[in-house]
Amino acid sequence: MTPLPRAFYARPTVTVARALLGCLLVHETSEGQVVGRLVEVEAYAGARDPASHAYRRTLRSEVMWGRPGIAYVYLSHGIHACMNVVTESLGRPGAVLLRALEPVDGVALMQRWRGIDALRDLAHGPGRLTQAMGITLAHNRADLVGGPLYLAPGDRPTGPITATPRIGISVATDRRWRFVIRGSSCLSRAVR
DNA sequence: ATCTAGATCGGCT
DNA sequence: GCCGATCTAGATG
Repeated sequence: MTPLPRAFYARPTVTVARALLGCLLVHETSEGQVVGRLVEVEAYAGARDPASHAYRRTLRSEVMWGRPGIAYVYLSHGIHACMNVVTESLGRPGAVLLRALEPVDGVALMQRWRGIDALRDLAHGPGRLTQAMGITLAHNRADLVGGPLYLAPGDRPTGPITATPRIGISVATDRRWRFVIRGSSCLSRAVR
């Protein structure tokens, strides 16, 4: 499979978020390959988006100013790793949070890593997604162009793309920057 | 030096 | 639906 080129990521964050739906997240590990199709993402911008970690430029959020096409992985609630892909041109902050995917390949591996069997429960949520895909904090700043962890073109959404407010935030809740493939059985939450 | 809220999850009611 | 787990970045004194 061919990784998405860096130019794919070097665009406005919301544009990248929508374009990521249906794409394949691939991780080639020593234990085998795992692949999932993205069905839910959220866009996080910079200085004008108070819900974004890049609302303040700090040690943790600095990566969001980095090269488009690298990973931003952070620890949520002391427990869960959450994965973003960095967007916009170098020096402009932005990232897309990967919230849910449909298992495509390496399902047995995902089931082992997650400790459960049900397909629709393997990666429906940002913390579950990283666990199912074998992604850890060690992948922070990993380059998604030319490494063992990458995104590749996938089947375009068969259903309509729906935009909703982002989940789990307390500010900027009026922005509809969560994008889902409506009708997927693997969403972290049903729509509307 | 200390405090607190957090882009969550799983179990229980 | 509610709650506890678990921990750290970032803010404040």
